Amino acid sequence: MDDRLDAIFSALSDPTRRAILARLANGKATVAELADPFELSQPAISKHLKVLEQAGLIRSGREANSRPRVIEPAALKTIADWIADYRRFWDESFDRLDDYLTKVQGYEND
Amino acid sequence: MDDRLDAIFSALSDPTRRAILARLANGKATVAELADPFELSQPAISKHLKVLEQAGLIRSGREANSRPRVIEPAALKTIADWIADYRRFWDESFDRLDDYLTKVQGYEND
DNA sequence: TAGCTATATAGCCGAATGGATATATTCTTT
DNA sequence: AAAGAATATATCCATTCGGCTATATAGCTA
Repeated sequence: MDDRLDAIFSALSDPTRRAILARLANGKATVAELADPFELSQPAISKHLKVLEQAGLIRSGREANSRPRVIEPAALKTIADWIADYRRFWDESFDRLDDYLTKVQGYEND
Repeated sequence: MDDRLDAIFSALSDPTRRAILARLANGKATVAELADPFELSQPAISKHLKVLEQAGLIRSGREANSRPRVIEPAALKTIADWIADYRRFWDESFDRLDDYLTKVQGYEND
């Protein structure tokens, strides 16, 4: 589990990879489409995609000639959950809010 | 701003540094205290602390002979905010929840 | 002030990272 | 089947990273 966090945080530590992820937030895209905004070689982009995929942040599909990528929410949720443990440090009202929703509204939080 | 994210994600990609941060979530600690759980040299720990500090995740104090560290919530909030943009991918109810709080309870969300 | 304690810095080393170019692989199309 | 398109893999290179040992610095104590 620690290894997964390593891989996810490490993957996100690169601005190119975060930009790729941001692009994929708008939907499926091919490698060529993902590479387009950057002044990087195609292999460099493929490498970044491999890092993202091994971290579980994206998945590869197969469509005719191309291998479109889609975003994979689970990995992002993993680190969101990790950060949630620290949320009390900057958001005093978080715990009270959480209680309120659970008790009064019946919302469940993760 | 991108550089800040680089530094924060990169700092968090190491398990030793995440463990140090977890320890600091329980309150201020000296370098020696932080080093204790690990089988690493003291300089190695100092290096990790420097990385965390340069990422803005911790701060150094001065207390007699020692330089105690404390957690610094701002950096964690920075990446929590970054992740929040993707929350819709795994939490369908998030937007509705957000609306509900803003309208009915007057809570503000960043 | 001399020595002790706590921590930082310097320098070294091997492994990992991010980039490039060249080439291989896999479909699709003609 | 041959050519073209999309993408992956192999190498190579410079830089960064995480660890170590040795040493420096700063404050406390005798």
